[in-house]
Amino acid sequence: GWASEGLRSSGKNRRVCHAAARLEMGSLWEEFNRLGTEMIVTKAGRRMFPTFQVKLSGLDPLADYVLLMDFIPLDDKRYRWGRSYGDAGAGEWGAGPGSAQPLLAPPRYAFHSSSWLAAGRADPAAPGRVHFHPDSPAKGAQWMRQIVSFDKLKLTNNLLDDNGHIILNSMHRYQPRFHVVFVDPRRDSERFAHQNFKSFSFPETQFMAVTAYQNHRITQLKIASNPFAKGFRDGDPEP
Amino acid sequence: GWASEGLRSSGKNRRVCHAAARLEMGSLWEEFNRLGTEMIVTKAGRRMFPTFQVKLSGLDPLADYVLLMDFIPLDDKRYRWGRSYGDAGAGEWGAGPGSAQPLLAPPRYAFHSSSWLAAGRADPAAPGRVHFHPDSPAKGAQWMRQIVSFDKLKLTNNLLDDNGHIILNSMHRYQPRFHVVFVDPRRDSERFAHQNFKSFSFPETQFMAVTAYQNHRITQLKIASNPFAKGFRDGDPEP
DNA sequence: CCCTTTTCACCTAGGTGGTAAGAT
DNA sequence: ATCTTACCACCTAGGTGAAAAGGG
Repeated sequence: GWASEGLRSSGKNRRVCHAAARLEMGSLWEEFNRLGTEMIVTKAGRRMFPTFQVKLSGLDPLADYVLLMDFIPLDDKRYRWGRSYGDAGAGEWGAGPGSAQPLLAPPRYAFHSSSWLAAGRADPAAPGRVHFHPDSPAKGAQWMRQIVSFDKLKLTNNLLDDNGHIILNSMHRYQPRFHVVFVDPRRDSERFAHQNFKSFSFPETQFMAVTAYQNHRITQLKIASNPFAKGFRDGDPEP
Repeated sequence: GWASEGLRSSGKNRRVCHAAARLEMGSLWEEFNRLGTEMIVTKAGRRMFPTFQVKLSGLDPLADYVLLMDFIPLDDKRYRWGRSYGDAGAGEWGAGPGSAQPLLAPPRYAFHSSSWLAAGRADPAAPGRVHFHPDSPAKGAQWMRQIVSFDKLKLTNNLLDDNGHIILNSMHRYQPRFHVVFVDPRRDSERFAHQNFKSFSFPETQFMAVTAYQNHRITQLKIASNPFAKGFRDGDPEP
């Protein structure tokens, strides 16, 4: 998967304008996305699985960069998991108007007859935080040397969190974003800030924040693919 | 414990000349040192215990620094652990002339009648490596914010090690050294390199490199004080 | 004989979803 | 009813010295 980079291509600093990011574990992300990815949020903070990892290219090997992530609401709805009341329609995945955004459309999958249903307007947005990759800042050469992994990033639903974790509303949908920021050594570099970064969004990484898994197929795929959940695997081992 | 800083006090850059380092866990280091500290070296690399940790002060909060460690031979001897052959003298701890260096003198302790005995000239010196603290480079403010811990540093006796570990000769004595290096942003800053660092040696951290512990009292103190060795503790717990 | 290597049980430290109880 | 929390057994990952085996 290659990320959409937004519409503006004008006026970027040459240290970031050629930057490119390839999502790692793309097929796993797509497998989750087809079912409707769910990510657990807890008071103490929970890692994402799959982990957000990218392979970078096109950076200036000798320049300094900061790498970071943030999470933007995909819509202004809150959701619930369950059976729709009447017949088809009325807000469930892919039914209403406005669902004609191919890459952002919710998954069509439903477990037995349960599915994600819109359930009113979004709650007030949580404090918008960012997560800096802990190796930041580092040279372009260092970032491009190997896969960059955001495995220290944790998601929480605690609005008062003071561990620096990403705060999300449960039962709301989010799109992870990844940003490459050139550390401009010039004085008053703030005035060029808008030119010095490049952002990437991978649609297959969007997810629903939950406090407990709703879709059993998501649970089973997490158990099957996350090494830390091996204790819940049933039968035949497949490497 | 405060470190000796070498004899030269002239011509240091103002970004390092006020730097100070206090050794953490000083009483534990001294307890080991009284018995004659031993550190295990293995082919794969072994951590030090106690871990080398310092609290820094006197740095420029806004300047960049690199922190690193190296290990210098304390003498040109190789040692063995055992009973001396004849009567007192002939090379054991504190017996010969030249042992009049108060801070570098070997410990007087002997287990039953065993002790460390000089056993000839040192083996050829191992490749002199340094260990950069993995957070390097970082601002002075960041380094001074909390204790700086070198818990990722590993010691090996494998001369061909390619994991970047510190290579030492077993049965030889070493003095850990700690260096604060100001990252000079000036062009051709190499020419000022000798002014841009400050070094610290804590005599209580000197040790004998071994492949297996020789002094049983060292073994018992390691077991009593290293959390990872809790499985070997016998009786009463003392916090 | 002295030193080194390998393997092992036993820890620390922390990431999983299940489960039952709690909250609204 | 629906969502959240706290606790738990069960993992991964890796740091301990003991003991036995290996090597010069």
